[in-house]
Amino acid sequence: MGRHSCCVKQKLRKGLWSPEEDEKLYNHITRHGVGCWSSVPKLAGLQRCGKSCRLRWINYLRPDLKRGMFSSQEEDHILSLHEVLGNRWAQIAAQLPGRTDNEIKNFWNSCLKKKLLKQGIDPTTHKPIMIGSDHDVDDQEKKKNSTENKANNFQQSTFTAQEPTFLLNDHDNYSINGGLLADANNSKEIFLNKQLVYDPFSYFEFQASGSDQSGGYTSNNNSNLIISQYHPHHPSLQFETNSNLAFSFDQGNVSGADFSDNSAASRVSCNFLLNDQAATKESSSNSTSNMSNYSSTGFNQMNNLVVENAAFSWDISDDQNKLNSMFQFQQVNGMIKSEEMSTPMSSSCWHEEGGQLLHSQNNSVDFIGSYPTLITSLSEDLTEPSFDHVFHHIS
DNA sequence: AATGTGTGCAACCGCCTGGAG
DNA sequence: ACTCCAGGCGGTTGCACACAT
Repeated sequence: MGRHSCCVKQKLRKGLWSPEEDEKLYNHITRHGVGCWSSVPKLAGLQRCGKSCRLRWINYLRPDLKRGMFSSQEEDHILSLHEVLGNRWAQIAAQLPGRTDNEIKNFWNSCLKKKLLKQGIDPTTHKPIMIGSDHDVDDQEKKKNSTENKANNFQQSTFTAQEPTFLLNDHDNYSINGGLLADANNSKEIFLNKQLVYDPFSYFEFQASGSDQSGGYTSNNNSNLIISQYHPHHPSLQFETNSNLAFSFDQGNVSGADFSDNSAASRVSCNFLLNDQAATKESSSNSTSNMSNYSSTGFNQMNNLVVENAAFSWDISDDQNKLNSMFQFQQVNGMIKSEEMSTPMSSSCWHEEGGQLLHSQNNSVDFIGSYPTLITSLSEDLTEPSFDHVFHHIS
């Protein structure tokens, strides 16, 4: 026998609310506010438990509730949010003014789920449901061949395969960004970072020390670029470091790509500025990444992160150093790889050698070619809206 | 008209979390 | 450190209604 509910224990009323009960609850809340829900029934003269009152108020009586059908915009929004958040109805409802989690949950279960299934889309993954027809097999074979062709471009690759735990979402609500970490021993990490973009309270600030950046991403042996994330809803995700070089972005300009599917025609664009130490001082406050505030006094990089067809490139240009290099990230055989394609005047490349990722200086005038590197994911927690992907290498 | 079936929605149930004592 | 309790959440249930047979 299961636990008795509070209503059973206290012999309270259950079931549908009568208009009289609604009136009592509404009058009480509008006059006195909510306060403590457990005391509301008594004060309002209701034979209900506090939980029941709370639910009735939130889902039905609250004056700011939007009634009626969901608009097509709301429907699209719910689909988008569900793709990112899953069945986190309360979080979804928080993005839809006037709608309750219960309402959205019901709408999803009764309409949207069926609609997606009709379209051949898995409502859980939001990806096409694969059916084992000949046609589908052909398509998969093509994808496989395409993947292998990509892999062949990485002729110097000797890395060992790992399970692809790396996942980037191709929805606009996610952003992806990356950077370089390096300690005093010049041990470096490149990270990719993912976060929900639409959350107005969440943003990142990346910082690093060192004033001698030239070529590549950073070539300063003492550079120390670390991440700070500010997210009041997820305080555990906050971390800050001693660093100086700012690396921040405007949330409205970033989104993500899905590497879990080679055929995904996902696309992302991301613009951000790298600034030198002097500029960073101006931007070290917790401002919301207004890029125009980031003046540059020496080193200034405009980066474009572009994702298309499950690959993205990362352009770095530096007017003063005549640097223009591009990183490409692709999923190949279930792994995410990066390569740097440097134009003349570029001075640094990442490459993989003997199972380790190496950074080398390169002054070749010609196009360098590709230097495959393996990105591994250190951690991913899909239950959290943000996580990091890091690969280590030594230069 | 009676009965069966499907659907949408309001409400409940049980679990989890965080704060107070 | 522990217990208790309120509030929040997602999953589930059950009722009312519409429609089909």
